[in-house]
Amino acid sequence: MSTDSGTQKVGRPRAKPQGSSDLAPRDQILGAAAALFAEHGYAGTTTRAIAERVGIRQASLYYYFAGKDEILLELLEISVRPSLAYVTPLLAEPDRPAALYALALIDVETLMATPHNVGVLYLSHEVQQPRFDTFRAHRDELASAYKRLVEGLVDDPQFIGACCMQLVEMVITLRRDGEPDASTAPAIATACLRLLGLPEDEVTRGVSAGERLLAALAD
Amino acid sequence: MSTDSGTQKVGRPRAKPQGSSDLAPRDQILGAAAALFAEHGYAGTTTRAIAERVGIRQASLYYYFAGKDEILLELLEISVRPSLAYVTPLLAEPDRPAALYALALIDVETLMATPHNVGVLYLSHEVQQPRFDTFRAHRDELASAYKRLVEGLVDDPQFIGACCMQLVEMVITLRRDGEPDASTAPAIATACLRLLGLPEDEVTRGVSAGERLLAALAD
DNA sequence: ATTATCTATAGATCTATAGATAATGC
DNA sequence: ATTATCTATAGATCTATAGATAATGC
Repeated sequence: MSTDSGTQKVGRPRAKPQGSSDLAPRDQILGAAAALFAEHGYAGTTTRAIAERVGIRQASLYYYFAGKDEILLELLEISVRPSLAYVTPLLAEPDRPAALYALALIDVETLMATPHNVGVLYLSHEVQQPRFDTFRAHRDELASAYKRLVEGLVDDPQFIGACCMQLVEMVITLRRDGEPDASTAPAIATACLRLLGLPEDEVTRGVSAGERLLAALAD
Repeated sequence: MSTDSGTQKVGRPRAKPQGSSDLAPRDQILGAAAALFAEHGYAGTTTRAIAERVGIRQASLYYYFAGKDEILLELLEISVRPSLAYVTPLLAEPDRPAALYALALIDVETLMATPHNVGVLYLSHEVQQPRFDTFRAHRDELASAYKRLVEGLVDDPQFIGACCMQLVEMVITLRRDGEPDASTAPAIATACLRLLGLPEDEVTRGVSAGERLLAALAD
């Protein structure tokens, strides 16, 4: 039982030895890339910078990834909103405001939990390239869910749905500037409900119903 | 009176002759850069690409700009929210909801009028660099205006103010995907009012008061 | 023998500078 | 003479490949 994650490794040793980190090298790379992409953007991050942060040579990246864009692709896949798993059950929920609150809350929490605020990549220009449309398709699916949830409740569901997503994604900026806390997710989800223009007691009701719905879904 | 913007120019002629465009070369460069930065991001745009779009050689850019970042800097300066001009009068307005509506509307319309949707640059990573903090200071000023306008009306003015800005900036994404029209600005400004959690008739009142306020300010 | 790294480097950029050149202006 | 462009290129990257090497596994 070697508790010190020591020199029990196959393969040539690294020039600079491992700095603890139990993670598999592949995940170390993903983590380093996520952090750097988040800070400098994709185009602004070099493979050399990624390697340096991991503590390996630039060329060694290619043992794990075919190229720089494969790294971004994988990060996007990982982060593609686990929220989507909740979309189907929530669309079936008859209490629309409650479902909207629940979806927004889950979505914000997903973005908050994402390692290294990978959500910033959603804003990045490269993601617009056709190369990444698998990822963008997922995002569109989420957009459509918001739209469906507000249908019948507002004049322009497409637009209000987009407003909700926009509010949810505010957490990305908040994280970059280091502010969000436990109250952020409920606050944003409540703001989404307010966009429906319901009377305030309906908003309050939606919030509690949404919280109950979430508790129920957690099983 | 030479109406054809013809060969009355000093200096060596371009290799590829001018494609109409009355603009000064400097502005042609700014326009090309804006379009490309908006599409591929700053780091993703090469000086060669900018020059090509203008129809000059890459090196000729340096007759007008000291470097690539000078171009971005100037674009940011140009686009720094003419909205700020309206901040002071609107902060003096006692009818807060009306002022909030007015500020949001002006801000959206400014972003809509911006050439080549330069607003996308606000999202770009490079702008986070200290190099551009003059620009970011302006943005913070605007954020603080939103905050002051909702003070007293909501529990967490900082947060709700940020929500308003986030909704306003939705127009940037809308433009990228090509959707906004004349109804977009009022719709977003109204959504901001809804975030205050006022009863619906107060929202309606705020909207009309805001419209009147705007008309008055236009003098 | 297999694995995970390394070193070295080719080839393709990309930014910015130096200096030439083709117009007009005087 | 002045101006606005050009051509040519240095120097600094940056990505990706080829092939060597230092571990463990059998």
